[in-house]
Amino acid sequence: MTPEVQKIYQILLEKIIALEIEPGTRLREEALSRSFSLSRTPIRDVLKQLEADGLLEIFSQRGSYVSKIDLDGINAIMYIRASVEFDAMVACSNVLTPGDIEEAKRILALQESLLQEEGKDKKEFANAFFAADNAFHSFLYDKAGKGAVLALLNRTYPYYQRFRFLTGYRDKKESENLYEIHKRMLGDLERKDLAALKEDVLAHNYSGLSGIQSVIHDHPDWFLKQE
Amino acid sequence: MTPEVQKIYQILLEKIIALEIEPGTRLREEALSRSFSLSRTPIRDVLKQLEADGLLEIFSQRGSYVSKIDLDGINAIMYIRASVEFDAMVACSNVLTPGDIEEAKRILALQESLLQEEGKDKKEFANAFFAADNAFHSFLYDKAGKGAVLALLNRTYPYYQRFRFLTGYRDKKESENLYEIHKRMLGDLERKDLAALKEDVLAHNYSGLSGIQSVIHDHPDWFLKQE
DNA sequence: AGCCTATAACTTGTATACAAAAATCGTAAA
DNA sequence: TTTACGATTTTTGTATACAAGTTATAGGCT
Repeated sequence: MTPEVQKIYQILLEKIIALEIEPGTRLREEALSRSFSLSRTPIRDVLKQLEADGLLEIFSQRGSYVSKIDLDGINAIMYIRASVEFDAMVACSNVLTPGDIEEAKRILALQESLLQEEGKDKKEFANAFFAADNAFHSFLYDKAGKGAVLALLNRTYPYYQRFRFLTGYRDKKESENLYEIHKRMLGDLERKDLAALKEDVLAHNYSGLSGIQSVIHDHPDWFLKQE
Repeated sequence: MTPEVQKIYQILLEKIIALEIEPGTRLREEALSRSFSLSRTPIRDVLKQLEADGLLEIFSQRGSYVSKIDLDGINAIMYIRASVEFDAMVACSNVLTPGDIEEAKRILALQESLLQEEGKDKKEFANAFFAADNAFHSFLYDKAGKGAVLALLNRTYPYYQRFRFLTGYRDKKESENLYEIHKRMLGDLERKDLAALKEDVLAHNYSGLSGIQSVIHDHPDWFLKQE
């Protein structure tokens, strides 16, 4: 993919993840071609990529639709992420220096300041907290020597990112909850309390499910019906 | 992708995974078009898909090459799979009935009979043992209610499958080793010996690394040079 | 009104010509 | 011999016309 086309892919990807383009929305090759002033061929490449990401479903001769959220799949990803994160955090607890702990606390302080800031609109806040959240986890994975593992997890599951936007970042209360869990995790790491760490890692990775019912209520058509 | 094109994708995918098409091999759109009697457009879709799988690298106006094996990436995948498998097997040990254990032993017996059969050529044996290996793990994940998790892991990392072919199935001795680990794992599950289970899960997921040095020696050009 | 059918419109799949960039090759000069 | 340069070839990217299948629509029939 040429850089210009890559950029179009990024634009669509981010809009789908941030739910600006809602699940179920139809994407038309020709309409996109006109709006980006390109022929259908490179646009098709972009749509194929989104399909590979699990964010788009292309039906032959019928149309392409932004995929709905599959809660079974989300559960499977959460299970994977929680398993890996616990192992990585155990490894992390064995190598963290007091200086590292201080640095992690500074990253957390940034999250707190974001929560206390007023006036930011929802989207701006979501993106900022998303970045701060990633920074915290990246730091800990890197310290454990498992930065490549987190990168692989993040790169591999683009539609999990959409789920995180769905519950964690759109609602400030959920973000506060994430922040509290982060604080607890850091305390667990400091005390090397593996039992508490396990509990908090699970709470962290499954936290998105707590507020999901209200989202399902507000937007039932965003979700895949389970058989 | 239309079923016919999907089939072409499967053919190439399997050949790459089975290392019949070696890492570094150049794939030419026009040559493939001619050999499959199709135009370049659908062939390009197939190559794009292989690129998304991490099995092909497409360089603009330069050419497409089957990707070399990235041992760092393989390590990250192994870490993920080992973490998840341990959790899943712990969950499994809590629900396995004596009847389930018997069934698992029957699946293992199939693996043993494959090992004792003579006369099969390497490729045939590799495919058969690969299937038997999958059957064993699928059975246990399913019993733990985590079949979707294993499916996601397998679907998400196609180039890990190639690595398994590289070390686990091409060499009969490695397959014997896998079989021994499977037996131990099943014993651990039966006795609910979590410490031994952890050890054997790790041994299972990292077993591919044991014979890798000789493969690197024989085919140094198959591997990505680490910086 | 309700239903069936045929036609038209729409949407993605495929073929193909051309564009753009990179690699290759040959030639000539140092 | 080596090197530099330019034309040719090679290869993927893009535009576009057409094919094939699906859906929507309109009209007529019961």
